[in-house]
Amino acid sequence: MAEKMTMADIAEMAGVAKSTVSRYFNGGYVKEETKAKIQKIIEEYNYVPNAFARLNAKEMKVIGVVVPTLNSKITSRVITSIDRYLRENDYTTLIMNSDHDIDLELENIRRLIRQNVDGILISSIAITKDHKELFQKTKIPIVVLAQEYEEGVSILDDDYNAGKFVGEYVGKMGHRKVGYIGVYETDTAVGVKRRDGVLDGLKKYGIMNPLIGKSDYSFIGGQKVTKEILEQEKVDCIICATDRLAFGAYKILQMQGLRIPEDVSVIGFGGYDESSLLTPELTTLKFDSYGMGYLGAESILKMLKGEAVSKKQMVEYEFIQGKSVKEQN
Amino acid sequence: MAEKMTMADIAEMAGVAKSTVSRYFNGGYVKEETKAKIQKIIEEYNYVPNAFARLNAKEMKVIGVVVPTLNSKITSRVITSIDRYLRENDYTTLIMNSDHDIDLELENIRRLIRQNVDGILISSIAITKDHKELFQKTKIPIVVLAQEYEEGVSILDDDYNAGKFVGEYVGKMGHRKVGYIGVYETDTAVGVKRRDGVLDGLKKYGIMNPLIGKSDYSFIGGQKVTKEILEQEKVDCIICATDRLAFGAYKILQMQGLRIPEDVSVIGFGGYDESSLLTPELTTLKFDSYGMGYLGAESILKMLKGEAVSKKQMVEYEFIQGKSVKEQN
DNA sequence: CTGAAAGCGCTTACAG
DNA sequence: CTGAAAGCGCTTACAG
Repeated sequence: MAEKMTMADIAEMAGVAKSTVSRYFNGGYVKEETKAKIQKIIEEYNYVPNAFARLNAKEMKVIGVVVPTLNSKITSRVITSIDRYLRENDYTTLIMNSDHDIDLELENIRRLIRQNVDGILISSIAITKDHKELFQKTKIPIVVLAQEYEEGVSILDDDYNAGKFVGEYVGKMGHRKVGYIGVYETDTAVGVKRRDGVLDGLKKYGIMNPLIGKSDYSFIGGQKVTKEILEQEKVDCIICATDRLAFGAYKILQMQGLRIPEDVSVIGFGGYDESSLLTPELTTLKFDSYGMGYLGAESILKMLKGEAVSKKQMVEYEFIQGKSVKEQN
Repeated sequence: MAEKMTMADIAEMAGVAKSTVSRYFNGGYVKEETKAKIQKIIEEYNYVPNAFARLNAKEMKVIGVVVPTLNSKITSRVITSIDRYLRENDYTTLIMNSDHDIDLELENIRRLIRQNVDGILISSIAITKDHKELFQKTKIPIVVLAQEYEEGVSILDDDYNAGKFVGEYVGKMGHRKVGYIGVYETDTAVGVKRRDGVLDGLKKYGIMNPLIGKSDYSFIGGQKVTKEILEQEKVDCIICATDRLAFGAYKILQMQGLRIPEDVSVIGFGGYDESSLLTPELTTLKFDSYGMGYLGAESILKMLKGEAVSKKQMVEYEFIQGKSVKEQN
């Protein structure tokens, strides 16, 4: 019974009007004495207002988060961080999973807009014209995660500079024959920016023509391209656009009896937890997924308050030195 | 503009009352002709009703899902599966993360009850009296995942039999001195059932007094207990209640120069993706997390329809043979 | 500082 | 088969 109480019940028990109880929760004027009375009842009954009944409130105190999958380590970190930040600021996080379905993604956005959420954070594989059309039609603040959104606010991994860092590191360690396993160019962030960074970094050390392979994001893909590279040339280092691709490289190198890093160095991007479990531990560049979630949540709340927000915010990366790269000098 | 339409707007454009539009969405009587008119407008404007405005509806068409963390592979699988099943059945999934905080978990449950969701799925580390008290006070159907809930419906990993399988397997492979890294008994499923299964399985092969250590669920915890076990006795096998604990065991064994499985066998529970990346690949028992989510979602919907549901449903497990257990004979 | 009244976007008996 | 009215649990001007 205690669980189905409404604000009206609380008001009655406290001997005040329900508008006063409402004010109590929303920080309006309430005399200390009245506050105390209300608080007592609230606590006695463990009352929590129904956040979804604020149909005509200025603010719903709800932020929608659209994700392409629930089933990835990166997404898990990003939403954990968003949820934490939002909760601390008394907002409810409404997670909508699009399960890799672009139509569902668009519908999820529409739903959130209709539900009158205060803001939307969206992590997507690609921002299409349909997305932009929706975003332009609404007054609700939108923040795009991990993809560039020219017309609005986005939080980005610093793919180019991370790539460059890795390219330079590999060059500095004295490697000469390098293979690169990248992903397709439809993914601008990883397929283009990250690759360009790597190539420019290598160039600084005089490595002009690395072998370049392309793959999807899978473990199997990493294996396939590693095989192709090894058939073409005896490389002394394989750079992988993601750690998962590096896992594939490990598999093939070990199957072919090549030692890491004595025979071939391997380096990845991602900093997955798993990477430190490998033997030898994978050297990798870790992107700050928690930071991305945090910045996204912080930005949307700032926008709500009318504060200025940079249109393009870069998230830090961190070099994780494993034991998979050999000093060749 | 198109995005902020209400049912009243749709009704006006279609030349009907908003109650008719409502009936259209909820499957009430509407003449074919009227239906067609409404449908046309809906499609033209991509209208989606506000699911959270159904304040006095019999059904909200929302199921709450309370999870202890967003940041685990198992949880990711479970909620992916729940979300998929629910979406196919036109329900909205409302995910509430408790971030390993028991008070927040209780408050999340209270919130969901207050928000009048149709049902609640809860995955928790432990079902306390506080939980049961809340569950008993409400009429809302509750399904508990991965923990036994005597007073109601629960979906369970078959912890006892999985444990027994592993205990017998270890015995069958000829091990004599066994260490077991378990978790605390507050977690009845893993801390008690799984452990008891393991011990009974070992017993069948005459292994009566394994060294038993207890840990939290962390990588570090696994390392700590492994060290303790190795200091006490020279074991030939370490059984770990979760794969993560096994990762910790690997770390320590490798640091101490002990070879897996030549010197010490290791076996875990979980079947994480990472486990097959280890060297040697971890032998482990995999629980069907997708199955658990599916069964949970299916059960709650059945309960809503008044259909019978078994109070205790077991999810399958699968033996994943890696290379971390040696035949000692 | 507080209450009565109207309203948010929807659903539901109840007439017709 | 359809509409007018009341209501869900809240919030918000507006008086006082």
